[in-house]
Parts: sequence; structure tokens; C-alpha cells
Amino acid sequence: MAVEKIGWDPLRIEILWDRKEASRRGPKPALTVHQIARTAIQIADDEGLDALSMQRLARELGVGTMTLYTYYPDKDTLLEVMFDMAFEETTPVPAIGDWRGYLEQMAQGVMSAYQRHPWALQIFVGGPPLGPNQVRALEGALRAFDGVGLDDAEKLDAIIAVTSFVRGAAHLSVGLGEHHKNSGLTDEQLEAEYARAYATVLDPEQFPATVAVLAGVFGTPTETEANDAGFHFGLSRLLDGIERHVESRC
Amino acid sequence: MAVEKIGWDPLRIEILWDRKEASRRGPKPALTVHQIARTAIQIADDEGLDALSMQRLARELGVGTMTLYTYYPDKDTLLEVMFDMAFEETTPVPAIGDWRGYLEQMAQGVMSAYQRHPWALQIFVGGPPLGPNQVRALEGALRAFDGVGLDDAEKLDAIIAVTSFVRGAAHLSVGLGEHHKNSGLTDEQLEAEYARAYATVLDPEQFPATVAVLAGVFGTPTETEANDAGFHFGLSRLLDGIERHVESRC
DNA sequence: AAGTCACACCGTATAGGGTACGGAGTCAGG
DNA sequence: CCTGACTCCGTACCCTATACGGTGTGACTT
Repeated sequence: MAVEKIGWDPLRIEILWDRKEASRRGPKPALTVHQIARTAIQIADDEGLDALSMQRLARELGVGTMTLYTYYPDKDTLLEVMFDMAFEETTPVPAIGDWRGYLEQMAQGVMSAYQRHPWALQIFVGGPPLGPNQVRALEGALRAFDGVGLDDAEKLDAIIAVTSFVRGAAHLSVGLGEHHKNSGLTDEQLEAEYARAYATVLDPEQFPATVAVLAGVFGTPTETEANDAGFHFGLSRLLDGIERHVESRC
Repeated sequence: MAVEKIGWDPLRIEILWDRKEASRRGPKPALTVHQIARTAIQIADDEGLDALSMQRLARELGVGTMTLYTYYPDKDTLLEVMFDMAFEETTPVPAIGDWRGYLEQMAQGVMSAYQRHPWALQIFVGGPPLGPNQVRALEGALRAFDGVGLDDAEKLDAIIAVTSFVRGAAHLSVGLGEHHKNSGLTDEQLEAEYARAYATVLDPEQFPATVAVLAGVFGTPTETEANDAGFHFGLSRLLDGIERHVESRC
């Protein structure tokens, strides 16, 4: 197994899109690729990606472990499907021309998907984005750039920049969020913990700026609020930068 | 094990910073926490994170497997140390006041670290960044914002935005790069593969914009070049946006 | 000088993982 | 009705992380 996914083949695409030519011989399959993935997502949502084993998943579905391998060639492929499906209810309404509005909604949607499915950040998806939901989002974003004056490569780069930023931001946000959840501490307690941790690490001689800044940061609004605010700040800056570039193209 | 690391305790910090009060009794340890992590990094660089098992690592170091557990409480802690050490030669020269130059260099450096150590993207680091290299980078960036007119929270948000973007961009870039490497194909062959993959997936009725754009993209410069260009584009937009915000603060 | 005890080291054992392999049952096409 | 494709799955294999307990070492105490 790999938690790392790399390489695709025609079979993988068929599975990602859940296309199945009905088999001509033998009994009909009792499950579908998507059904299995949905159950897997449930487990990962509830108990974390570590709790998701093929045996556990099979038990949940009421089938033998090896049955799963008639649907998926290996666990990595299952993870890839799960990853794409995590963004199922995410695609925003198409908004031709309003690229900024669309990208902002998309970013929000993707971020909240990561928050609902933190395990998605532990899956390393290699290769180009070929999943249905990835493609749908791309299509919508490209259309939102219709008639804006960017060339194709620029559109693509702008969209990629936003999704890259969102993934990175989600990584941080989810990391802190999980930490918070796992610690079982209140906001205040957790901040005290952080302050103490940094205090043992930060020599004021060596890291004066960091010490000064963090002292001010702790004690202000709650961790998660500050975090959300940070996401908005970064996203707005990025969109501002893209806007500037769009304007320079007219 | 978890590939996911969450929660820290004082011991973890001691290990991250390789602080060891020399034991007063008994034989001296033959290894150090950093030495072990360096060997682990070597293995992961050469053969991927999957090849890194405690047994393999111990063999490489010429010690018994369980010996490693006298240095690390568990494998996750080792991964956390490896993660921080991946950014060792990364911190750019401090440049007080030149925030843009500093952030740009930092982004470059982090990106190239991810490229040298692709496995770092498979490690999920929870909690606040407490590793020495993380802190060093933060300190440098904060100083680069000295006298620029942003308040502390804004400085922090700007820095976080950039590192978030870089992580996301690296994820994509490394994903494509690994895929390329594993396939063993030439640039042209790989592009043909991609084109074919998308062709089987993209119904022109449903995804007209995507079809049009991708058709134009394939056949232009080589994959990796386009990818690098994309990174620069996104980074520049983000920095532009921050610059705009800085200017609006004066 | 002898004793003590914290600590480094590590062999063994356990519980659990992914998945190769081969067999049994099932149904459509010939 | 038979043949062969295809689903289902029990068993087995090899590989993980790591708990536990034992052995030896050497700096401190007395």
C-alpha cells in the first residue's frame, strides 16, 4: 500500500467515473464502486483514515474482505476514488464572466469539503486531476473566465493557483483543528498550551520577532476564528493579484 | 502508526530540537536523534516513504529494530523530525525590509525542498509549526516585514498565505513529477498519455471549455516547464495582492 | 572497592495490515 | 444442457509497528 497514488491506467479511469459495462456472464455484482467508496468515506469521517482497513470496510458492507478486490485492484485506487468523491457537493453554481465570485465560492466549497473530510489531505494524488468532480470544478472555473481577456494558459494558471492555495491552507487549518479536537481542551487551555510550547522553544535572543508577534497573537480571538480570518486574508490577496493581472490585460 | 501526526508533548519538542541532557548513568547513546532521521531521509529520498520501515532503518544503521525506540517514542515522531529536517538548507538570507524578496526566496527554497524530498508531502503535520526550521523561516519572514506598516496579525497572515500556497503548489508539482518519473516515459509520450486519458473522460458536450483549453495546452512547452511557470505565476499574483495591501496601509 | 541503579540495547512475541491464490457457486450464451 | 465468464470469499503469506522483558554497562553513592 502507499497512501501515495501514482500512475493511472484505463481501468482506473473507469473506476473513477464508475463506468461499468454490465458483465454478460455470471451473477450481477451486488455492490458498486461508488457505494463501497461511500461507506469507506463514512468510516474515515467518523474514525479517521487509520481506522479504514479493507477488512473493516468489508465487515461494514457485510461481505468478505477479498470481495472488495473484485471492484478495486488495490486500496490506493479506492483512496483515489474517495478523494474525488469528497468534493461531491462542492461545485458552485456556474457564473459566466464573474470569475472572482466563482473562484471565491469554489475556494470556500473546497475548504469546507476538506474540513468535513480531513483524511482527504492525507491522500497523495499523483498525476493530473482526472476525477469527475475535479473536472467539473475546472470546467466551471474556465467558463467563469469566459470573455475576461486572459489566454488559456493564464486561466489555467490562475485556477491552479487558487486550488493550490486552498489545499495548503486547508492543510494548516485541518491540522490545527484536529489537534484541537484530539486534545479535548477548551480554546483557552489550548492557547495556554501553545504559549507554553513556544516559550520552551523560542529563545528571545534568537527569535525576537517571533516572540513579540506570538505574544500578541495569543489572547486575541479564538484560534479557529483567527484561522478562518487568515484564510480569507490570503484568498483575498491572491484574488486581488489575479484581478490586477486581469486589468493589465485590457 | 498514522502518517498523521497530531498532538505534541514536551518530549516531542525535545526530540525535534535534538536537546538531550546527557544521561548520568549507563552507557552513552551510540546514535543521535538527528543522525537517525538523516538516514531515514536518505532512504525516503532514494526509495520512497513506503520503503522506510523501522526494521529497514535499523538495518541501515546497524542496530536492532527496537533500539530505535529508545530514541523515538514512535514512528510518527520520527516522521515529524524528518519533515522539519527536510527544510534544513532552505532558510534564505535575512533581508530586513525587503519582504517581497524574502518571501520569494523562501517560496523558492521551500518548493525546491519539497522537490528534493517528495515524501514530505505525504506527512501530515498537525498542530502549530514548532520545528526549528519552521521557526527559523518564520522569524526571517517577520523581520523582513519590519517597518513595512502591517500589524502583527497581518504579517502573520501574509506569511501563512505564502507558505500555504507553496505547499499546495508543491503537492501538484510533485504529484505530476513523480508520475512522470514512475511512468518512465518521455515528455512527448507522457503528454500523449494525458491527452488520451482526458479524451476518454471529457465529453465535449459536458465540458466544452475544458476540452478547448486542454487541447491548446498539450503540445506547448514541456510539462515541467509549464508547471514551473504556473508556480511563478501564482506566486507573483499572491505577492502582488499582498503588495497592494501593503500600499493601502500607508 | 564494592554496590547500586538508570539507562542503552535488542530478541521475541503479538496483533493487525494488504493482497496472491485457488476454489465454489451462479448465471447468460451457445 | 453445457460451457465458460464472472462474483464471491476462505486461507495463507509476508510485512508492519511496537509491547515486554532481559542483559549488560558504567557513573554515581557509600
